[in-house]
Amino acid sequence: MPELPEVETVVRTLAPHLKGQRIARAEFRSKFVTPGDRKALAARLAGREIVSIERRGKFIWIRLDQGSLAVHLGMTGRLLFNGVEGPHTHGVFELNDALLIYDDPRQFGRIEWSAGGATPKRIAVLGPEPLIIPAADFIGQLRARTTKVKPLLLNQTFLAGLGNIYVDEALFRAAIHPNTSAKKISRPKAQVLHQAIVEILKVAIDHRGSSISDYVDADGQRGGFQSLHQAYGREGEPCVRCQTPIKKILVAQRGTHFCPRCQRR
DNA sequence: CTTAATGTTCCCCA
DNA sequence: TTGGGGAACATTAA
Repeated sequence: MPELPEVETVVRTLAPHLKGQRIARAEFRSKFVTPGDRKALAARLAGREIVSIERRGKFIWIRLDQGSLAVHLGMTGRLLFNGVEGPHTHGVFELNDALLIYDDPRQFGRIEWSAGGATPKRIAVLGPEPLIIPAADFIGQLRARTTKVKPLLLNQTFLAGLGNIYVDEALFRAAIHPNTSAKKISRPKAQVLHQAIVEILKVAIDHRGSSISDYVDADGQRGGFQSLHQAYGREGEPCVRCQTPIKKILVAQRGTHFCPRCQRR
């Protein structure tokens, strides 16, 4: 569910609720979501104050008065403020006067603790933020790589935050075939791609992300950007530019949507 | 019953 | 060393 715009929306909806809250008690129930000693993690969190919450790539970084939590929502993770516990609730945070629930049917998400003020390792290894990296840097780094452009944009150590939906959307808008070798993309084309990524992410954030199946923000509200998708999930439907049916192929084991006429290799 | 799903990581091979 | 392919993780829905 969660790529950069969705995670950003979760953080924005969660931040005002968590400000100044203290974790009275915590409980974790999944060995996948919370690897290691779950009881020890819960004990460590009891009594901690939430200092800040921010997004980095697809991670939610919650800083505490001692240590911090790195939360990744995986495919189906949800952080729900005053949510109701269900069969897929794997994390419970009892706050001063509220309940924060972590739900995740597939359990691909992770909640991990880091000591002190250190940046959690998983966050430290991330590539630049798409909305911050200067175009010139992006262009140079893109053209230095030999990989196909789609898997490269999905690589979080290259660029942090894009997932399957927004890569397909960005490549569609930049009219680049997903199998194009990154180094073969011309400078002007790379510039267009950078611009497309920035525009897509900004508009998607404005629309509170894409709700494909079950994504909701921390207040349980769905996003609206899915109705503005031009490639993702539009297999067989006419291209908005040339009416050619959108094609779906497999690239790097991911379903990939593109216009065979607008996006040529 | 089979397949695919917003993600990441790890192993194997070229 | 780099990159690609495939599998794995767990669950649900079509």
